[in-house]
Amino acid sequence: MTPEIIEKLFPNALPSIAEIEAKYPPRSLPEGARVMRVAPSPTGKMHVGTLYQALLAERVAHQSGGVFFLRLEDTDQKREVAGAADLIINSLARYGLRIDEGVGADGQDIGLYGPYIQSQRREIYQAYAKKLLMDGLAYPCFCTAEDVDMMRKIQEKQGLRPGYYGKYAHCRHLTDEQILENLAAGKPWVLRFKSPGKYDNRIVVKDLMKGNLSMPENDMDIVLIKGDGLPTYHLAHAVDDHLMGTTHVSRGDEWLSSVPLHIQLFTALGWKPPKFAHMAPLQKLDNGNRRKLSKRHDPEASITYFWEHGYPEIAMVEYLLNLINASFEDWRKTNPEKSAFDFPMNFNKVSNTAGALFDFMKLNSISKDVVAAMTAEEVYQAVLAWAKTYNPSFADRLLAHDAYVKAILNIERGIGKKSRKDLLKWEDVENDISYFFDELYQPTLADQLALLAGLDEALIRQVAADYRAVYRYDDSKEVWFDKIKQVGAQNGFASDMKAYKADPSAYRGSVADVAKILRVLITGRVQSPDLFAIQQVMGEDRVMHRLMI
RNA sequence: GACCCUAUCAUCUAACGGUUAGGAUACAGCCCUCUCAAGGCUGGUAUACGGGUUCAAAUCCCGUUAGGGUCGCCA
Repeated sequence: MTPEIIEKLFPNALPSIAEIEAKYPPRSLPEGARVMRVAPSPTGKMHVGTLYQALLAERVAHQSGGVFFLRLEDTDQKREVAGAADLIINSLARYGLRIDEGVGADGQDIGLYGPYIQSQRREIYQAYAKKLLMDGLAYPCFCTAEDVDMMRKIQEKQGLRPGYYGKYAHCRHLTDEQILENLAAGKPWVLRFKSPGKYDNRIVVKDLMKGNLSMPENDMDIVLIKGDGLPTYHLAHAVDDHLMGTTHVSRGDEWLSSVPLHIQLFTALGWKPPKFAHMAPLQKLDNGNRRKLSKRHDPEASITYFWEHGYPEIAMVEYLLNLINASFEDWRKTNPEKSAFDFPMNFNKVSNTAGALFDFMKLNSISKDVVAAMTAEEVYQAVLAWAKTYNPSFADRLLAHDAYVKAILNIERGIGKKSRKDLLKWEDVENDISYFFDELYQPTLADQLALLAGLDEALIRQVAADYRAVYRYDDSKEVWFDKIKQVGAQNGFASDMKAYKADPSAYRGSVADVAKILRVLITGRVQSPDLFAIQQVMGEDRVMHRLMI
C-alpha cells in the first residue's frame, strides 16, 4: 500500500500511536487485581442479561481489588435510542453495582482511561486502523453491501462456507492502481482486516468457563472501519480493552465464535489478549422449547419489568447471583446476615451450561425471604418509592396514613424465620392491605354470607352480637382467644380442636369456624394475617363498626 | 450447510472413576394452628439414547439425538 493511498484513505490528522499509548499507561494495581467491564449498546431497553453479566464482572473486579468500568458501545448509530444510556447507568446504580470508571449519571466521564463512549473515540480507532493499513494488515474494500450479499448467496448455493475470505475476498486482491481508480471515482469504501489465518489451522482458545476449545483459525477479512468511519465491534473491542487495561472480558456466549478473530486482532496490533469468560444467555420456555430471553418478545427480559412490578432490588441480585453460581444458596444459608455482595465470586464454580431458564418461582421465593428480613419502615419506604412512580393514588394514601400503614406492615413482622412471608413485590401491597381502609372495604352482606356458605345468617348475627358483648381492645391475646372460644361454645361450636376432630358431628363447627366468621366480617376475606394483630392495628371503633350487622 | 457450546429431578444445580446420585425451588401429604403465609417432618420425580474403555462410568472415548450459538458496514 503506497503512502499516497494511505493518505487518501485517512487524510485527517490523527493522533500518533505513541501519543495515544502515553495517555493510557498501564494501571498500577495489586497483584491479582482484575479489571473488568460491562459494555452494553444503548439501543433501547436494558436487558436482564446485561445486569446478570455485569454482576459477575463487578463482583470479580471489586473482590480482587481491581476496577469495574462501564463503556457505552454506540458505534451503530442507526440503532441508538435516546435515553438508553441513562437507563443503563441508572440500572447499574439501582442494583448496587458500583462503577469505578465510565459514564456518570450526568453524562460526564469518570476515570482517566476514557472517553468511555465509543463514538467519542473515533480518532483513536482510526489511528490504529491506519497503523494496520501501514503494516499491510488491512485494505480498503469497495464492495457494496449488495455485492457482499450476492456473493454470500452464491456461496450458500454452492454449499460453500459463506463470508469474505480467501479468493472471495475480492478487494484484497486489488492493485494499487485499481484502488486509486476507485478512490478517484469517489466510491465509498470500508476498511477490512487482511486476515493472516488459514481455516484449516486449528487453534486452542482458552475460556475461563468453557475450558480449552479447539477452533479453526479465523480467515475472514472482517470489516474494521465502517462506511461512516466508526469501527465495528471487533476493532473497538481490541483497541478499547487494550488501552483501558481490561484483564478479563466477560461477555455473552454469542461472542465465542469470534474469539479466534479477536485473538488475531490483538496479535496484529502487537497486544496480549485479555482472558475471556463467555456466559450463556438467560433463557425462557416457549411452547416447550427453550430460547434466549428476547427484549422484543419477552417483557421480563427488560429490567424495567421488575421495576414496574416492584421486585426488591436485593431479591433480583440474589436470584441472579444464584444463577451465576448455585453455591450462593449454601453460602446464604450459612451467612444469613451478610450482604449478598459479600458472596465470594470467582470463575471456578460459575455455572457452565447451555443457559439457565429464568424461574419466577425461585425469584419469588428469594424475594419473600428478602422482604421478610426487612423492617416495617424499610418496607414502607420501598413501597412508597415504588408507588410514587407506578401507583400515584396509592402513594398519596401511604403518605396520608404513614403511621397506620407502618403499623399494618409491622403485623407479624419479627426477626428472620419468625417473620411473615407472604409479600414478595411492592405492587401487591395495595390489595394486601386494602381492607384496613374503610373507603376500600366494601363487601356487601351477601358477599360475606357467600364466603361463609354453610352457616346461616341468624347464627352469624348471633356470633357477631355475642362477640361484640365481650370484646375489649385492651385484652391480651390469650384473653381474647379465650373469649372467642367462649362465644363459640355459647353457639354450639367446639372450643377444643381435638374434641372437635374426635367427634365433629357433636358440634356446629370448631373454634376455627368462629374465627372465620369474625375474620370475614372484619376483613371481608377468609384468609388474613393474625386476626388479633389486625384488630389491634385497626382500632376498637373500626372493629366494632364492622361487627354491627 | 460449516464451525462451536451444552446435555443429571418440572426448574437452578452438586458430584470432578467407587455416594442409598445431594441440596434449593416447585409439587403432594402430615404436624403445628383462629384462616392464610411461614416453620417442622415425610414423599415422588433425574444421569437423553447407543456403543466402547475399566474390577468399577453421571463422570473418560466414539457415535446418534435434542437444544443453544456463530457464519453482517448489529453489537
